[in-house]
Amino acid sequence: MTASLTRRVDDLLAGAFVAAGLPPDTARASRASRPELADLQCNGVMPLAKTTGRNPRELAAGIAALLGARPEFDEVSVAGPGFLNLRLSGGFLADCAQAQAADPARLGIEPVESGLVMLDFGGPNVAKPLHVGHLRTLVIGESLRRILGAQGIRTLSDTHLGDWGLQMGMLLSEIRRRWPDLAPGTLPPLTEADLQVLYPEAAAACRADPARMDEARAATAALQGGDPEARHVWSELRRISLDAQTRDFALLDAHFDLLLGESDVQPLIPDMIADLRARGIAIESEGALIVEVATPGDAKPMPPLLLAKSDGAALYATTDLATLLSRRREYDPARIIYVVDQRQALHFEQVFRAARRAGYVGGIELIHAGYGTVNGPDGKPYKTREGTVAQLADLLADAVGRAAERLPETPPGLDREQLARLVGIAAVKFADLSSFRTSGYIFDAERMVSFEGRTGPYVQYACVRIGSILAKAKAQGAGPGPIAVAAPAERALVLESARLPDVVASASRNLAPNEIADFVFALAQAFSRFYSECPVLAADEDAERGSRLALCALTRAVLEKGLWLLGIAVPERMGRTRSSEVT
RNA sequence: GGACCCGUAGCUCAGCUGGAUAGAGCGUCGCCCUCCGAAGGCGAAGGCCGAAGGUUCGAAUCCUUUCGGGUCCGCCA
Repeated sequence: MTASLTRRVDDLLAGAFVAAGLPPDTARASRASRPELADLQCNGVMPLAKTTGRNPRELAAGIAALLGARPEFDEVSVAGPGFLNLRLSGGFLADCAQAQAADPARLGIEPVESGLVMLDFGGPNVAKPLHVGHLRTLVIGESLRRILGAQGIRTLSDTHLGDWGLQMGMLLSEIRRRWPDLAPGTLPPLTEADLQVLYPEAAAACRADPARMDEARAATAALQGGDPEARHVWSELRRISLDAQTRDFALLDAHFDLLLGESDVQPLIPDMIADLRARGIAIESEGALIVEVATPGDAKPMPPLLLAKSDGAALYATTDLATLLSRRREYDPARIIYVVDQRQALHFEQVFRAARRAGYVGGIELIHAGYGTVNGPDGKPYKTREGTVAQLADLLADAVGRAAERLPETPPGLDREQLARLVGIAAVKFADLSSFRTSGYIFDAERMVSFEGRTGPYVQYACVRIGSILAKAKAQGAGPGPIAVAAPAERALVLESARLPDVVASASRNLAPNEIADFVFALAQAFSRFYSECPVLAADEDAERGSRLALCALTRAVLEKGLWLLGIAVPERMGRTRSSEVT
């Protein structure tokens, strides 16, 4: 594979640093903060001024003299306290673009050595519909899965269903109350929609009435004790619920290798608890069984992990601990990434600490990649007008509906519904993935499904226009030729495309899909400028047309790769909405 | 009470391993379709980066304090 543009420049810089007698650690180029002065800049000599005791401008001048003569650069100059400004030559840019285009599978993305990575995201609960909060885990989790995959890392995704515990008991006891005449172990004819009202009502009843809560606890105990009738009803509920959730996963293109849940690791719990007890790691406290996870050096208080309630029932942390045990035994991953609400940070810290204390972790790197909460305009958790939590399926349907309205005509040969889905879902995903993972955002349905400006459809649109140009060229018998880079818009386009490998590496390191979203939008913008400034099919010369067609093809490949990393697909065409045709 | 996250343009957000004149979208006001798809392009207006100290050649970025908002803190998941 060919080295990316930044890698080639970094290597040249490092060579010059060494030749000048400087350590090459800071010999790195970044995008110029002032594009009118340079394409790339290097700030690496300024920190060396102190350690070497030499004037930073003189050091920079030495580097500039070494590099300035090379064919890769048109100009290397020194500015301010010691900035190195690099102006790349058109030949070098063309060469880099050509190399990236010649590697369509990777487009310069560098493979990373890593063992198996498990991704834990989604986390739907049985009998609860997916709501807007699930959007983040699904969309971020799927994007991370693809980003790691693009680096050649093997991944396994598991949705970790919430299919156990008191919530199940509440539901079972509620059903028994409402259908008292049912034969034991049979289920009334329930649909997903029925479940969605049943559960909240059951939960409310339990909160309000201690007797109902006792019933729910008893039902939970029966289920966990292996009661066959409870088990059967439970498994049916689980199936109905999972069917509906699987449809939402499919709509969002979230892929799961495993659909395991809390229930799957229950068999491991008795032995695990016995083991922890025997080794004195689990101890009795106020009637419950706990694991102390605080360490003397802690700056913050670290409450103990609660392993079992006074009645012996297992809890959330117990299940997570057992899940970790199970994953190690079954898959022995190098890393497990939990894409779960940031509010559970303490819970994961406790689980990770307890697991380490118990020696359950081995060499696994445990990461909680938390995400911020989705809030309404008032800054509180998002609610619909009716005051209930907004369902994910409704949001997606809204976005798809708006996209459909937007299509004035159905492009021939294209499924209108499928197109609306591609565009609507792209809008939602792009909006979610644009904000930094750990910061929460204010959920605004209008904004989320808008198609103008910094949106998914904007980027898709750039791809579609490129496709249209390439198709026309083909019909005219023209095709891509050798790349030459001359016009400012061409330079900008090539520089932007060349960032893909750096952006992927960084997004992976930081587990931050928003870096990909930023990039893809910037590239689409660079293309839109190129598009308005540089005629392609109507280029003055054949060579120029061939070069620009090749730039179009490269741009589309990079855009589609970037969008794919976000989990966004690109339609072949979008409906024409020429404003001049609207009267 | 303790801990964590966040205060950046009218609004929604990037930028945070320190770098030159702080970015984008929306909204507002202009301009651009006889020309490859106007879901587009170009331009204007709009900022004491919550506040105050500190660290240094240099701070939106790091440290301390403070004000404002959010979140979490053993028998839910």
